[in-house]
Amino acid sequence: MDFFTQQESRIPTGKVRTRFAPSPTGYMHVGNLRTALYTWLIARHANGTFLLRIEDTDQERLVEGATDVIYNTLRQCGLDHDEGPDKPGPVGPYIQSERRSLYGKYAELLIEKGGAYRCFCTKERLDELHAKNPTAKYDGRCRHLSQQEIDEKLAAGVPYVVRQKIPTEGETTFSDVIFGDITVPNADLDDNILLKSDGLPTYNFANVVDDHLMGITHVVRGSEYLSSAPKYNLLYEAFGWDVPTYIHCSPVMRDAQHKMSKRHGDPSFEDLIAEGYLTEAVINYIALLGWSPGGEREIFSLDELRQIFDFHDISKSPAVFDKAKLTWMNAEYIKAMAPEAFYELALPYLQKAVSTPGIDLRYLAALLQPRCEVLTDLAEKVDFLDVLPEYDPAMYVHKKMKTTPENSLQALQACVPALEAVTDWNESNIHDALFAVVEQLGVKNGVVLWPVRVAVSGKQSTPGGAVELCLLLGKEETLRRLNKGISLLS
RNA sequence: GGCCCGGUGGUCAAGCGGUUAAGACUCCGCCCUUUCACGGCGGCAACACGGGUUCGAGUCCCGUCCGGGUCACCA
Repeated sequence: MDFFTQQESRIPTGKVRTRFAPSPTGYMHVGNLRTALYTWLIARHANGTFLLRIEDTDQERLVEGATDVIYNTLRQCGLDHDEGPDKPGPVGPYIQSERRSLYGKYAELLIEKGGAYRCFCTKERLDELHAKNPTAKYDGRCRHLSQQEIDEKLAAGVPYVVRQKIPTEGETTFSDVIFGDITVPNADLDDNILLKSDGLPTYNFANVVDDHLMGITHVVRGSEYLSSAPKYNLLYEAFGWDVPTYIHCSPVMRDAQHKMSKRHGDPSFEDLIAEGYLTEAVINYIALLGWSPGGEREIFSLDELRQIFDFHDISKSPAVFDKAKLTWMNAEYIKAMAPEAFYELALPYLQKAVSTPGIDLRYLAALLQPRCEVLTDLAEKVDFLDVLPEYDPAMYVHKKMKTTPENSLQALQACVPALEAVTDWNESNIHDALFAVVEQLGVKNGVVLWPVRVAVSGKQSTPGGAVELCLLLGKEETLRRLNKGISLLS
């Protein structure tokens, strides 16, 4: 068995196989993660195989620790892979730099089959050509070198690249699930470099070889590769291989004309997590960015997505990432959590924000849960617990509550003895004491409760009403703050 | 500039020749509530434009405009 038939014999058949093939940049783009999600969903929906391949053929862009970010993100999101650098499978290795010798052999094979040729042009000559006309194709100088010329250069050790030999006539049609059939004249295509002079493949070539050798049935990638897709077909054709199903996805945008980009300060996945978004919410949100199952439901767990996902419903047009909607969805996830789970999630944030001993954080968390959109906005909501902020006495005036500085003062003055008399400081006793004051004064509830809330928190918006806040602060601190309010109003 | 792709409210997004053109987010109003929030109810707001085809077009065709992608020994 020769080398090539040996390689071919390893290719699994019969099942859906997809791959996520990121190049290690050190962070996970939202768009990238969405591609990973869709790719995973396609495989899992069909009970197929999902594999991870690292595309690190650009030696100048290697980033230390970058592959860890990929592993960690996928794991965190629940996008498990069956094969990958860390999970040996039948078609490894799964890191392109370790597949180096493979590409060289396939490049040779392609030359033999007439689909490629060696190009000895120097980088300098190419640069010159490019400077003269930046959008011109390669001029084809090495395309028709005689065998003798080639042998001489080879013998002399002249460095070379391998270029794809595009037919000069005719046209090529390729099919994409999302975009349909696209036909282009071959004359518009360039003889692109397949194998660089360092022996490593370019993205175009590595992709075709790897996807074939790894038995990939559905290729999911960004629409920026759409225009190079016809060249892929030509490559598959030249090799005599079956063309996989293409699924090109439009980009995730920051606004109508810009892609999301780290450079412009747009958040990566890990940034969003650091901002207090839940992994599940982010996954749910990006699944719906450019894909819709139809119907009115919007909240889906990963497993539910897996069941209903159909890649035919991926949209052609780009989608703008809307943080406001993500925030809403995040709040939905928070509200749906078991109280205990939310408590544990919120605890680190609360511990950092509240240092006063004796505050019942479990109780606090329960008050906060329906009011929290993003974990990081917890701190600002509870900052009044440690220290009563300076506040404007005008805050006591609330037109709907019908409060004035005068009746507020009166209310606070009545509340102090009433609360002082409470011996067992619990929710129901505090409630009763406060409502006794309401009755005693013969006013609306708000006329007493609003001033208490302000006095005790210094804020208009708080994680609970007067009763809850008093309970949280404890009797002593409550009375201290009430008296402070009284002196402020006097 | 050449080639390719796209274009339904501010955003996401149903729609697949006949609908009062769904729904969600945002925003606004009302109700509930001790405030805010939650929840409930209601509202504002869209088929880029022009020609065809058709009894009938957001849906099909052509053109225009606008936007994006791509034209590297980057992926």
